[in-house]
Amino acid sequence: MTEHATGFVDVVFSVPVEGPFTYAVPAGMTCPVGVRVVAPFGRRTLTGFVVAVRDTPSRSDIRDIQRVIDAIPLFADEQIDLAAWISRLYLCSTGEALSAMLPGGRREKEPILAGLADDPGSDITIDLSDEQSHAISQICTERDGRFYVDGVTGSGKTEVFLRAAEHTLAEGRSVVYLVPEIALTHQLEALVRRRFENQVAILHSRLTPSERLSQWQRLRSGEARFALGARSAVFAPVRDPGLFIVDEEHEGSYKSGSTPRYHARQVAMYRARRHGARLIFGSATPSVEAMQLMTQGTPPHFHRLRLTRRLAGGAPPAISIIDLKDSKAILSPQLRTAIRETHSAGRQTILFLNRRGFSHFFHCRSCGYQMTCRRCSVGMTYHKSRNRMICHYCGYNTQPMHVCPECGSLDVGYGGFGTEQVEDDVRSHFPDLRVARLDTDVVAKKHVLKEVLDSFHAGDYDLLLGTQMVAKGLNFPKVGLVGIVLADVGLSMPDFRAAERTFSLITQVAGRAGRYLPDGVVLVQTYHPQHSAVKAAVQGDSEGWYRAELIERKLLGFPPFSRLIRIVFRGKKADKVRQDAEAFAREAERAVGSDAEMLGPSECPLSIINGSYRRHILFRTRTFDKTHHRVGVLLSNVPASPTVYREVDVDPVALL
DNA sequence: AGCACGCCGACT
DNA sequence: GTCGGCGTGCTC
Repeated sequence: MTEHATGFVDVVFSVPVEGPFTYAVPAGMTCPVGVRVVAPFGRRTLTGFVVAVRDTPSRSDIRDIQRVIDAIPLFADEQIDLAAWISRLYLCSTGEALSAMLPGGRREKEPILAGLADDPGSDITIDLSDEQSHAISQICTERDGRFYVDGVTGSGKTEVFLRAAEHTLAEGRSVVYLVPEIALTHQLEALVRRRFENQVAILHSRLTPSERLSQWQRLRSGEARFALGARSAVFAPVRDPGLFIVDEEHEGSYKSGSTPRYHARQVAMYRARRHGARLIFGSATPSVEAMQLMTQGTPPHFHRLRLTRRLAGGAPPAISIIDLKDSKAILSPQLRTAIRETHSAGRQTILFLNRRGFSHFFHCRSCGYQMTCRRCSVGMTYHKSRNRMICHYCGYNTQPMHVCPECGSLDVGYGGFGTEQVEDDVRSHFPDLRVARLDTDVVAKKHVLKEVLDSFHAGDYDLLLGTQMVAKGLNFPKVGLVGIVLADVGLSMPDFRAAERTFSLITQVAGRAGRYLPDGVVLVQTYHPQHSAVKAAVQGDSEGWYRAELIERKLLGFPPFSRLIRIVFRGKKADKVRQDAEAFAREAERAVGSDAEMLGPSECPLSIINGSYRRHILFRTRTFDKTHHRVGVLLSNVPASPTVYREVDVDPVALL
């Protein structure tokens, strides 16, 4: 260290080792808590974050800070405390947590359009409905309550949020408003800007690093007191937070897909509690966990505020189920007839294909039956190379069926379809229709999504076909028919939330489709017309479905009646990955004991990504704190091979 | 996560 | 004899 150090600082880095590391501050350098610095770290030079200032060094072999990056600190004490909490809960280093908080500080891989975008509605000043007024007054009378605005599409949730925000700003406190990435539309942004003008800071994924930084600093300085953004905006450094809003609470995109795998919903709950701020969740299809929080008596309890009526009036669209059991074709005769009639009436059709990851599955072609693991009750996945059915939770595997146990049919096998096949089918049946297809392959080219949607809106196409991203067209005025091509696709996923996602998807699609079209028609094709998720969604029986699903979850011991911790092992060398996973499991078996159930190690459902082999271990526990602590200890004590990466996922939402 | 050190196999 | 595999350990 230099002879004339003026003091010492504790620094953390975005590496998976917990610090902090103490450095000397050379004379003439100002290095307060919260700034970024460049410092020598091992044989490397890294950017780190100053988390504390001290008078005396912790040891003798101290090195110098090379450079201070920020003139004004980026992080206040609150963010540093928050990072410490993140690192404890999500089992990462404080430096990794701080790095994730800084938007753009670390690039995150975003799943392209994983959900449905909501339309914030127009900005014409309309009188509030009784339900809206009631919700707003409930929210505003408590300074720190927790609320769930449970409302159908078009019932005016956004207006409730914005009134609550106005009230909070008037108290002199700040607002953080989270939406899923896809919901952060230009319309919502414009609406919020018109209402709150220069108090707003918007945290986009497409801002340049310097733009992000300037929005961040506007919030830190108190110049802006309303932060609007997606997942990482939950860390917005607002002054005196008084309200956190999590819109479309059920969306999986609130869970980060890379270290630290934080859940913005959980972070919002933590910050709201810590600051005595109000917390509002909103969705037309609350997550099962959230429903449990609303209906149970024990804290943290959420006050449920229901918006049952559509402001624009009009009945929900007519939804019908089409049983695919006896249909050999992807497009059933009923759906074909409906497409033809819709076209004759001068209307447009949207075909929605819920194809997420798995387009092929092993099932009975007569009745749609699929095998599920007897132990975990999740869909089993067919492995062609081994000709086995495998459970990706516990590794249990068995022979594929030859005879359907449900209906006795011999017509069982491996098959499925994707958007391309549906497109071919549509074109061959309707050569005269102008057809557009939208899926991730097509949309890889930028602007294609907007162009296709604009053309469809203008009437240049008769039929739009695609995955989730067609959702934005659902409430276009000329759309007269929405067909969900195969509602079951989600059900075949090896995931205990498969039914929940299916229920939510059908409900959301139907809700949006009917928004401007009381005479619209929604047709749901399925092999499982009797499945509770499909049936309840089509009948609009949310209450019944949540009740039944909660009973099911309790029976099987899945969240919210237990909590999960997942560890993924990945690497190019299959045998190393396997060895590491198994070695870890052996240690874990002993350490975790009877406090948790260990499932696996088994192959991940996506067993190879990018040439990396993937295996995982799943811990399921009712005594989270104990298990979580023990897993944390194991992670620091059981070494990983250098070629094997371990990813920890606390409270995972997807187990792919 | 990187990066270096250190110890065993087959090659100019 | 050396180049290079990867197991192990450390980073103020």
